[in-house]
Amino acid sequence: MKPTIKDIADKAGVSIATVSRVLASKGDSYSKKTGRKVLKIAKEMGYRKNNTAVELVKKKGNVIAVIINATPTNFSTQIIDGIQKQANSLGQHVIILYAGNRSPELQHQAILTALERAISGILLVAIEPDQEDMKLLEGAGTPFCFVSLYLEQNNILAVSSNNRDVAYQATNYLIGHGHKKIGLAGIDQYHTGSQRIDGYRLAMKEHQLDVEDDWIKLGDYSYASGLKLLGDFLSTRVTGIVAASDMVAAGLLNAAQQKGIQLPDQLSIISIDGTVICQIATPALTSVTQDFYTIGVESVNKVMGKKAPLFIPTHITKRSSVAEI
Amino acid sequence: MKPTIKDIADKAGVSIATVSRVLASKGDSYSKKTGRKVLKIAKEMGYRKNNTAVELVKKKGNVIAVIINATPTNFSTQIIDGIQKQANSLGQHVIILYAGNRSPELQHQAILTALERAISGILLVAIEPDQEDMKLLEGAGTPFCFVSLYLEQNNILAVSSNNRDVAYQATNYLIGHGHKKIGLAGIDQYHTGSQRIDGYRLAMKEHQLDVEDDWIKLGDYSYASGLKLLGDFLSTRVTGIVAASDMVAAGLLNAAQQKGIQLPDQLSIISIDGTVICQIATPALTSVTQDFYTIGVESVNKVMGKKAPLFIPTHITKRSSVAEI
DNA sequence: ATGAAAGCGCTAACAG
DNA sequence: CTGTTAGCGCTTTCAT
Repeated sequence: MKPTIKDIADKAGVSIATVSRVLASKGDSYSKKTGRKVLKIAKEMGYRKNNTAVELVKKKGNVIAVIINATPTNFSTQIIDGIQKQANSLGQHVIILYAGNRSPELQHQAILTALERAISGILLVAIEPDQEDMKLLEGAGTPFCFVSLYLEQNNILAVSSNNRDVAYQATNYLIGHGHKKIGLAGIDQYHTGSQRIDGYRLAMKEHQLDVEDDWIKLGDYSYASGLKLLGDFLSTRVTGIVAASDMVAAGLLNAAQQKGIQLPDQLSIISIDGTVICQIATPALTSVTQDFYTIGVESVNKVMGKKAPLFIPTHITKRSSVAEI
Repeated sequence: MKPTIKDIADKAGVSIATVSRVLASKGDSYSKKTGRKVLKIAKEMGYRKNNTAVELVKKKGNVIAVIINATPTNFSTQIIDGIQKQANSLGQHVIILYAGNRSPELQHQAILTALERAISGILLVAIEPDQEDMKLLEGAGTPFCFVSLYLEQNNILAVSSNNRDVAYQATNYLIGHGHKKIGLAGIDQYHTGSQRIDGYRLAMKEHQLDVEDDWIKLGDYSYASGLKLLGDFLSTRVTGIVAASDMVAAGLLNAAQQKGIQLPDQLSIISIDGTVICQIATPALTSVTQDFYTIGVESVNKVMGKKAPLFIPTHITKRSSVAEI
């Protein structure tokens, strides 16, 4: 079977405590000589530390659990990149738990799985928690932080773009290009969605522009959602649309082209996210670009108890999907 | 602190052994009455099983570790969906370890992390192992299976599309549409890449078509790769290209359009993967479509010791990026 | 049906 | 600098 520190200790003629110290590089609590010997033997025997045991005794692991759902969007890679990078530099490992496709059970299950082991923190990426989830999380005594989602509760950690501002910027950009009838497409009906509605309405209001009810269309951030929603906009005479994600924008755009609508001249689209999808689409999508990498980095800081901002700045990336009217 | 079985035992007036049995639903080794009482108290106290301890004593966990790298492609979601689904139905949890962007150290690190705990199996998704990795894996005694990658070694578990056949099909499709000068773009220089070259060459050979050296261009499956590679094809006079991934195809396609090349009339592209990217691109990309979900499902079966196929069938999805010549 | 006790592999006082 | 020892929370014989 796999060798343990006991095997190494026997072979090296020292106690398990010494082996433990060497393997943990505990400062100068052992002689260089013993150190070398133990290390050598450990290597020979193909020793592999059993972290399960370590965690059991330390009661705090060095792993951060990241829970993500299969959002039909594709920004998670960048967030995870940032998380991984920062976690590494803090000596933490990262494990990712997959919460399925916004399925409440799987989401619950993932949180449970995370809680059922010694973990230094939980990062919930774009997860909209239900009451059960919150109870679980708060009752566990493990720090947790929402990522790319802001619950608007001060006592709950979060790192995100400011969705209100994101939608405000996007809407203003369209207004700045002369648009007056502007739609908002593909947002969800929870926190992120309603924050974006707020920003959108605020921008419209500040320019004395009315908003008609059917200019706001809910969806799930997916390409399919965008594809479908375009049809629903046909009767509204909007000239510009703020899309809730790059995927929604791409769907909108392709559906429009299938209907023979000229882009961006007959319809302008500004997308939220700014991933590579914006370049793949034709015409390339102008976007409010989020800094997902930094969101990842700062969320690690925050969950590890360092200070970190709540909101990470965004910026507009001009491409070719918005026309002057 | 978090309650343990001891706390429950005390409160219930039974031994920890009994609590353990109840919590593990060990058949009829306890009375219904005690069962109910224990369960009730456990719930009241907000008891959460410490899986670390369970794994330590059982020496086998119920979690499958999935190692993925940030391939610039986007098929992993589907694979993971399949893995998760099947793992669940076998009573296994899934944790995902992120191996960075084909960085050898991170990849190594991820494998180590997986090995350093009690795990029932390791799934390596699109991971090209180096010698170190293989030594680690083989020395560990934990079952492992390569996913979406075939090392061509019989003793090593794998579930994948048949890359040779994939490229063969793609090339034949182009040939069937009258193309004679056909390129292969964006493949890697390892197993998957060389398997695809084989299939490509075979198809060309079977039709007495010569292959010039500069018709085969290496890359890394990314959009950027495709973008760049188009330039390299300009001098070759190929009329059709087999792209190594949807992302490469999208890059090729957009670069071509920027150069004013008419698609598909002046250049046909067939892509390998068949993800949603094929629909987002304009014109929509004809693809050899892989069944990633099934690949995920079967890889779980295989790593858990059930019998499962090595190759999962693919099929061609006709869209609009290939023209008859 | 239930309890006592022996660990799983490791760390962390506490002695020396 | 190093060894001894007492657990971490749980499962699992072995008795009863």
